[in-house]
Amino acid sequence: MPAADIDRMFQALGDPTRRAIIASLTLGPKSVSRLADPLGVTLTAVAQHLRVLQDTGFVRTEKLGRVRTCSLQATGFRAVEQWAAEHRALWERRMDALGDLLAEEED
Amino acid sequence: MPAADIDRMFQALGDPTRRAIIASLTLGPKSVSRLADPLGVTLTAVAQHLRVLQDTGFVRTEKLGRVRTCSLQATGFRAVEQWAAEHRALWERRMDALGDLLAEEED
DNA sequence: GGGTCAGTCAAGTGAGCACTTCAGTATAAG
DNA sequence: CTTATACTGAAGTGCTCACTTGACTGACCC
Repeated sequence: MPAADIDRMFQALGDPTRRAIIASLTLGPKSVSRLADPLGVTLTAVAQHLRVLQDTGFVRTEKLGRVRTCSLQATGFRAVEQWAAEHRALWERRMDALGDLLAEEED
Repeated sequence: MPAADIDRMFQALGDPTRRAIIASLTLGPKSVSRLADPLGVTLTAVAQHLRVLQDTGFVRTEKLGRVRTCSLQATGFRAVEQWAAEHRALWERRMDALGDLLAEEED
């Protein structure tokens, strides 16, 4: 996973409206209009956010007739989870190493 | 964990320079100057980033004499990991439900 | 066909933010 | 005491980005 991609993922999650879209989609797939309705923003704005969320692997969309249906995608969440887990692991390893060091000093 | 806090966390991680600071700190604690050196930005810029990373629970800093030493903190990473895991779980539950639904239709 | 509905495209605007410079403070070194 | 170091604070700048408006396309309904 290239660093630039992870950048874009976190940047995508940094926006409140986009996080609201994700939250809304956890309740089930929705059309663009039904996403925009409770958000208090334009249809266009939601469409722009959806593009970002789609490019970063959080959302999948499919157009049938004139309505585009949006749903969540696991890819993005897995990547974020993995990134955080890796960094937490690094941190814990460092903490362990520090513990060992202190233990040695006590000898 | 309030939604506004998570917003700020993801926003914090969205910036390439801040992610570089985190990456640098995984190798061990560093002073502000030693962080700024390879990043190609001003000491002031790094200090500003550190403030953000500290407020969002990714970094811990301590000033001794005239040098401020920075190190990683697990809090932020745990929060991110948890958020992603929760959303992935929600997604998987929905997929399971969908599977059940399809299975029922086959009857 | 006409009319609405769901979404798209292009262009513009405003606010936030990353970053800088410069001046200042406090600690360490000679 | 003088000088260098490590940072801090205030203020300014430029650019990105969220959001809007308005014109448009294509699908469904009567």
